[in-house]
Amino acid sequence: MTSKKRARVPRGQAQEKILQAADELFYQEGIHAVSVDAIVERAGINKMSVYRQFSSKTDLVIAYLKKKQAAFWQEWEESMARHPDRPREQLVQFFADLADRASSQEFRGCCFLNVAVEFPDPAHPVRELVCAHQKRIFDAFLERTVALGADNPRELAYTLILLMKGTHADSQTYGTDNAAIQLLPSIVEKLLAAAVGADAGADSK
Amino acid sequence: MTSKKRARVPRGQAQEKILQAADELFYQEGIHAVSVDAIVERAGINKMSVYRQFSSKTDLVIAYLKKKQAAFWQEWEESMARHPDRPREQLVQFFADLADRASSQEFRGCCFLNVAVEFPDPAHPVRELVCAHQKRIFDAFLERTVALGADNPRELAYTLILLMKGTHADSQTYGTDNAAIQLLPSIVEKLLAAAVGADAGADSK
DNA sequence: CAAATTTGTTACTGGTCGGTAACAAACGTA
DNA sequence: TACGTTTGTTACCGACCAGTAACAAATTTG
Repeated sequence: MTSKKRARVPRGQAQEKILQAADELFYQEGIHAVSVDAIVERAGINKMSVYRQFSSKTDLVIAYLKKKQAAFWQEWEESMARHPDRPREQLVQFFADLADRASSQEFRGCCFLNVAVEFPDPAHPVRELVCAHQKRIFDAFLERTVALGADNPRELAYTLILLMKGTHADSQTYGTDNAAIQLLPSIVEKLLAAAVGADAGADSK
Repeated sequence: MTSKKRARVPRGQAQEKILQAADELFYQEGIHAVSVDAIVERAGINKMSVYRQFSSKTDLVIAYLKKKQAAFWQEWEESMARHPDRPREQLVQFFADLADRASSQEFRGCCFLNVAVEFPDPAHPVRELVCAHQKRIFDAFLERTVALGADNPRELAYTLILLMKGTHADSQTYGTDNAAIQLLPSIVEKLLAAAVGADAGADSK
């Protein structure tokens, strides 16, 4: 029935379609579990078109991660933009948005962590990209906790990152029972409130 | 040199050796990345001995997870046993021990989360085992936060779980730079201090 | 020692995967 | 129209993988 002969994808649209298919499949199924052929089928293009644009599957994975990286920073900026120059509201907003996303049925956690799990070799290029991304995230959090005026901005930033990653992980290991995730904004709110202007000399034993 | 002919493993020791090799390889490299042949080689036994004791690779994965499950509860009990009937010290101790383990070079995060990442199908038996385990962990935390007398034991238990999972995840996405992990006990200490006897009516807006 | 059980060895199957070669068809450009 | 470029098609390669069959050797049990 499906006469899929010679229905050619014009110009440079192949790359876009490949990346879209790779995004969906890699994120939902994992890297090792998704073959290049599966991506080819989903993208509705040809296998050779993949290897004409990407030198290898690893290359495609890296392109996928870069796309996800851009998506993350867009989400970050959107959360920030809703409360300009209000670090506290910005951070709470980010976690509220995260809780919403994590409640979705398609949510499969943090794609960077997932990739790191599948590529244990620290020297692997994919792994290096993930590490660099994590460092940038820490810096972004730190910049906000400094702006917030936290007593210990580094510790607070690290705590927030743990909560974020914990949420990513939790959404995968639990099934449909994700009711607890909605506690997240409240948790962050209390944490931020306690982190500024409180016991400033708690560091010294 | 290695004349490895006819060096037979006696009695029921095969199972033990297989599980030991599977533990090391599955945890370090991941499930999909480790072939049955690799386990066979590492265990120094024969491939047929694997399939005589485990009906399939999935069966072996489940046995691996059950072993890890037992190991987790042993670590949990050990942390608890150091401060009997002192929930606060017990929880801090657990996170201090976690921080130590997570600082190790061989640490590769939470094996349950790692497996969940590699098996996205929620109906997969491996996945169900992971979910059941997570629920039991939550109950264990909850029991301790109740004993602690926390104002909101469920929220506190959930926060602690996020911190634990976040630590698991963080240790994988960062490289050797895991200095921040040592902040964990201090973070938990402050969290516990703030969670008991504080603003009890904070829930109502 | 003899029989039964357990393990090791070798060889194999059917399948999947990443990647490539060669050629045909469609498109853009002139 | 004619040419170069890009895509699709088919077929294939070598490697790897999960799992099995048949037989030989070692160990236990009697």
